[in-house]
Amino acid sequence: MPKLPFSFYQSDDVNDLAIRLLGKKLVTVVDGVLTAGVIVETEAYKGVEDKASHAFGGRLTNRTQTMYEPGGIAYVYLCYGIHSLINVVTGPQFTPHAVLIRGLEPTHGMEVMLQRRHMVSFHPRITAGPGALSRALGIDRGLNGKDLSGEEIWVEDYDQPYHSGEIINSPRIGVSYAQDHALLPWRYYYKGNKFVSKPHL
DNA sequence: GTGCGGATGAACT
DNA sequence: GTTCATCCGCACT
Repeated sequence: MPKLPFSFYQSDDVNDLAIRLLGKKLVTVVDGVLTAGVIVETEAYKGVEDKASHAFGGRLTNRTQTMYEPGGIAYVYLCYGIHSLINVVTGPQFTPHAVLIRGLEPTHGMEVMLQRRHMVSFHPRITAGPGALSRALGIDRGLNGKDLSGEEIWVEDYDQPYHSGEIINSPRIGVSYAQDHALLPWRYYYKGNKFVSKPHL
């Protein structure tokens, strides 16, 4: 399937893009090995006006500058000193919107994913959760700022019947610090999918 | 230069 | 349900 075009990412409506990224395939080629999965859970982070966003209030630092680039690149950062989290940067330049990828259903490279996750047998937690899926796909901060239609990492269409799944929205995970924005229902996932990180919320 | 805390996950009880 | 690993980013001095 074709990689998503630059134009896909340019919409100013980050919540719409968070929904439209569900059912797309995220692919990496790291150390010459291809791994991929279907996106089943996302969260929208709405730039300068979103108290949960790293770019809230126009904050521009070495870390956040990636989000101010034109949509269509990866924003990867380290969380809790341990986990790499990957976002899809969206919107035009200087509009720091991003979509956090929180859940992935594996389609390619299961053996390598198992090795990277130090698992001996399959369990859905292999790619459920933003830190987990990044580790499984070999994503770290070395991919920060990379073009999402490049050769190391990209997003492409996927024609399987995921689109028939019902999409649930709910409050975002782990953003209790965001005061009156903590309960905004900007998390999206496929109802009942096993690779959603916290299905009960 | 210093100090605080986080868009988490795994291993516990 | 609770604990905690682990370290950089960020605000402030």
